[in-house]
Amino acid sequence: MKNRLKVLRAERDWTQADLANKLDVSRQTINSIEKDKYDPSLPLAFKIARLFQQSIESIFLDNEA
Amino acid sequence: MKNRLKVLRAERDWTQADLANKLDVSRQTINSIEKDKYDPSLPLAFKIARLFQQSIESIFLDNEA
DNA sequence: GGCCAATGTCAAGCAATATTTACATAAAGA
DNA sequence: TCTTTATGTAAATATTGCTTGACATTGGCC
Repeated sequence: MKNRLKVLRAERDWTQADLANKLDVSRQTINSIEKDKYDPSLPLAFKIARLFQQSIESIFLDNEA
Repeated sequence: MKNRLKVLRAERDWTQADLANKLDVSRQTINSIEKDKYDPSLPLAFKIARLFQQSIESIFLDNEA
């Protein structure tokens, strides 16, 4: 599932490590999500949406049919 | 994480099995989510939101601080 | 060139999620 | 009462999400 994390970070000049700290996850987790290795859990997706004050749908893009 | 699946089903007069079929998961998966045994994956949450034509945030309720 | 910060990637392992199969319970109708 | 339908629950297994630790690559700056 595509996502806009990299852009959202860039807008705020945050590194992957910065974002990881704010979300209480590892840097590798952020990297893996950005690189589309896997999707975050629903609770983490909510946490991300809350941090950026945007809807989940505006950050994670649903491709499915 | 609380959710409104039971109500959304009721509004449409769908059984857990009906919803499970529409989402291509087992009936027990629906039951477990409704009974708050665990949260769905993000892709499944998107699929549910798409089916009910509502945002994820309007179906799954974020309790966290 | 050499240094440093940021990012990318890999492997091993644990925890959470999702699956199947199966059985129990509750409610409604004949 | 018997049957049927919907829901609840449990155990075993597979898969995914996330971790730590380590190392490679990239780009900017001195």
